[in-house]
Amino acid sequence: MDASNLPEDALATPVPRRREVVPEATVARLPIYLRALHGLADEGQTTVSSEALAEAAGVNSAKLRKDLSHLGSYGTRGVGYDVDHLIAQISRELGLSRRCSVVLVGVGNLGRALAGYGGFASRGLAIDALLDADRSRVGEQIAGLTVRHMDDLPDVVTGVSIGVIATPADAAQEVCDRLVSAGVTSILNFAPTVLSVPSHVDLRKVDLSIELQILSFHEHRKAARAEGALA
Amino acid sequence: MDASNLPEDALATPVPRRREVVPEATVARLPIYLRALHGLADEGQTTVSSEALAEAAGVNSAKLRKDLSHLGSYGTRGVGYDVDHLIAQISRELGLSRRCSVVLVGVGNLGRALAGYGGFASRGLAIDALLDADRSRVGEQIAGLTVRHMDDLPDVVTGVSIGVIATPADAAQEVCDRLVSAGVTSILNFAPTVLSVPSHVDLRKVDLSIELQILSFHEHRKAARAEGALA
DNA sequence: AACTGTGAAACCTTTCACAGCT
DNA sequence: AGCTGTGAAAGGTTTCACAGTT
Repeated sequence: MDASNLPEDALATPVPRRREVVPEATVARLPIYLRALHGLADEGQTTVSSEALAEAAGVNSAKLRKDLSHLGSYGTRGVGYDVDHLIAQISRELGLSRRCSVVLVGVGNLGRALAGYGGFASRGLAIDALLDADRSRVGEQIAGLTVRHMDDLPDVVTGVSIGVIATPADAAQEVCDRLVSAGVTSILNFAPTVLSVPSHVDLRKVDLSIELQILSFHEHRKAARAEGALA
Repeated sequence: MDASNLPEDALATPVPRRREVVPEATVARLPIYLRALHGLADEGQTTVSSEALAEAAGVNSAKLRKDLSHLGSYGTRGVGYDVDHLIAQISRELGLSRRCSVVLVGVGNLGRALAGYGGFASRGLAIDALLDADRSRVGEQIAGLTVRHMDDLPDVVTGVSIGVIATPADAAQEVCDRLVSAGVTSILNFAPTVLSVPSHVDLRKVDLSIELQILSFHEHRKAARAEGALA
């Protein structure tokens, strides 16, 4: 894809280069490990085995070890992982040490829920600004923040920022475009619609009705199997 | 795993057996195709090519065709897919024709947002009952439904049901256990915690803070890369 | 000519099983 | 003895490219 993809350089590499790449599937699990580790730390545990941590995170231990090996993380053979050290490593890898502001657009039911959602605040990331296109909502206080108008977007987005879209579907693409214009390069979309963004922008979506439909599929399949078993 | 896994039966199979299995990755995309198709149908389109539908769904066309081929879906070569027919096929596959009730537990901020979320109602699936453990909330009207007490759970869960957990993390496992006892076999968890369920129960989770942390990782990586480029 | 359906290749993820460290 | 880190195998997913159908 780019120059970083070159074969092993023949010249001497001064630093061991342990930025190995970290597969996406692993990245998606790091936050789960992090939460489990915080739980253990709160209980006063100082070390943990891959077996125990995997259990707490709901994955199998081989997967956990492989995941951690991608961060070049060092556990101690015969002992396990140092809880605090691992928390620090994963947090650094996730970029939770750098301050990273989060802007939420759309303070309807869902936006309100997200603003108040404890899980967000828990570690490192919290919502910093609330915006809405409806002027009658501007000035409202939600979860300790004052709702500002969409037009203030450029003032609000300073430095590295993540945008969260919690508007109705028909407003989502326009909001998305404005976020991108303002310099946001990571967007989390809750609106039930497909958004398009330039390739330098990371886009993730959470779609509540899709999750339900996937479960519906499994229910349906279970029902079909049960009927089959009767025959 | 079980008897359905036997090798090709030597006996004559009366029906062609086109229940091929449908990979998980495909199942997860069917709802997206379905939404895109409804959009096209609303615009009056009667047929659509894999290229156009893929575009609307935000995937590439080879993937779309492969996905649809798993349903044994027949498009017409040289023409494309019949929109209504495809809607019917995908809906059937997802089990959206069977009535399937959805029970939501926890009517805090998030539960309220989910209850009012338009996307749910859109096609086939809608929330049928709201439950909460807090008696002061019982009787409240939300999105046309009356909040009932958690103890009414057995009355509410009739036939095939999907449970949605929108409680605080520390209540989630108990609620989950009660749903399972009541006979629920598919659960969607919004609480930021790892739940354990018996193997016959399907469990999916949506974790808002995890999504943000994944984006944080990508921001972090982009920043690191930009710095590297300066050197 | 246009477009689907699908083997085969490429890629990514998970799991296994054990060498190697403490 | 106990537990991590990791090659190698197995399994799943995406992409390619084209034969086959209308």
